[in-house]
Amino acid sequence: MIAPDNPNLALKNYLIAALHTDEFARLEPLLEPVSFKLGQVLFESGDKQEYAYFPTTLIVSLLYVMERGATAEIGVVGNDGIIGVALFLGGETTTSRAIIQSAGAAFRIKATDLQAEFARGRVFQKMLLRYAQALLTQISQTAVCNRLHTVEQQLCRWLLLSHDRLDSDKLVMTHDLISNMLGVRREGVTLAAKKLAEKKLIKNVRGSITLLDRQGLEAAVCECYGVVNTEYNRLLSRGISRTFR
Amino acid sequence: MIAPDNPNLALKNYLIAALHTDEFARLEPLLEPVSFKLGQVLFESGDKQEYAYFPTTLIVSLLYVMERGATAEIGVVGNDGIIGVALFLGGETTTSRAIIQSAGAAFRIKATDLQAEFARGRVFQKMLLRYAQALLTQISQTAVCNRLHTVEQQLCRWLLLSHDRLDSDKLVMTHDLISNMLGVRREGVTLAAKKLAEKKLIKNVRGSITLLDRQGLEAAVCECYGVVNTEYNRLLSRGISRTFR
DNA sequence: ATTCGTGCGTGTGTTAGCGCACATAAATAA
DNA sequence: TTATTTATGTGCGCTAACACACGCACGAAT
Repeated sequence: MIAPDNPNLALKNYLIAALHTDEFARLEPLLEPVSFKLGQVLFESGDKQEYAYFPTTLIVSLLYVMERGATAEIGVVGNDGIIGVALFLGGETTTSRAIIQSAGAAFRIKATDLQAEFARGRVFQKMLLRYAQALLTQISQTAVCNRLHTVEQQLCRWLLLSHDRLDSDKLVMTHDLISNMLGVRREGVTLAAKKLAEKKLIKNVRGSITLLDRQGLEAAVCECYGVVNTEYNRLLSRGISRTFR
Repeated sequence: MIAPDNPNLALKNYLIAALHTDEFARLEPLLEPVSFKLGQVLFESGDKQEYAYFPTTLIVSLLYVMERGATAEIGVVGNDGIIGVALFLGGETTTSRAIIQSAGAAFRIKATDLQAEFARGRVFQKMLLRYAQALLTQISQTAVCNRLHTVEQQLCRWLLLSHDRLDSDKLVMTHDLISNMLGVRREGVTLAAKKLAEKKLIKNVRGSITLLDRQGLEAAVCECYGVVNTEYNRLLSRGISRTFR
């Protein structure tokens, strides 16, 4: 059994795992294990980001919060990526909130340490930049999906994106929380979830959704999911989907 | 009068203008003046991008095209930016089409030349990375706006974003083309444009829309426009809006 | 065992935007 | 001038999603 603070756990994060040996050796002592609960906020819109996070088991939602309080998710990050692209893109802050969508663990690194290693170039820089493009693609597709697809399709997409970043088939998540992510009404999520449950694709129980038929979901989802998935695989040269890899 | 192929015209592009003297001296001979008409395609989704483009007077729309042919704009680029972020982010291609939204001129640079100068670091790299974040913010806000706002609000946003990148108050653009950008019906644009015209904010004539009251439009637009604008100013340290700078 | 908070199901009425179908009008070509 | 294309205005029925309002059920706490 690996100790819970063993830095080799960091290899569960694909960006870390892709590093060259010398890069990993240099970064390893700078990585600090952290864990978060559902709903915790890593940083708010406009916050100076002191740390970047490499998720291993947790999932983070990048959420935009309107002046009136309405919210909409613009992207989701798990062990496929990093929270804090603004740190190496140069902006230091973003207009979105980073909030824990699924409890779990990550490794954090000081902003200055991240920037120093990024400046060395090499694989680390390359992977971070490619990840930035992957995220850009995901956000673009979110924009398109918001415009053109139904709540049911978007729920499928959201469930699959989350599932890809989890070890479990059970997503601990209320309809209300999902509605905040999708930027729709809670009733809309309930209705869409009910339809998916009737098709035996998921099981709805109080406080969680369990995926029963991944293939069925992939058949029901809009093309947006596949486009993002394919692009992640292309850009990051590995699979995040159990079926697409 | 500056000759039309005078590379100093390139300084009309804010990214070029921000370079240090030695960087500009190195880039200048690599920049080639080009001009495009409305509707021309710089590259399709998935195309290997041979050139990056620094617009001076033209505007480019980044458009996603669905399998069924429906389209939605994910972002707009003018003399504030560069077409081809995938070249320095490392992906080489993107999932969107780059199409001329307003005819005009630009300077292009070979992909390999761009990458070589990017690799040198310094101001060029810094500006490109910051621009990537600005674009990311714009796309994020497009996603949010698509989810939460009305066609009329989005049309305001779109008109202002276009106007910011033009010298003229007249946008040569049919309702049909705008509808492709916004991902809505042509009739929806006609209706929204009519409402704005009734409020004396714009003038609708066949084939073009003229902005009559910019302040009025800024009062009518959703917060999305201001958020993007403020972030562009912050990240790129200069104004693109006539009112916000 | 009862109470209470939270999560979910459901109904009613409203509205924004869609698809379709034309009518009109302005530009362009013949 | 006349004909033809292209852009815009408008009407009608339809649907997805909205806002609001409950009722119910599960589960934890007393």
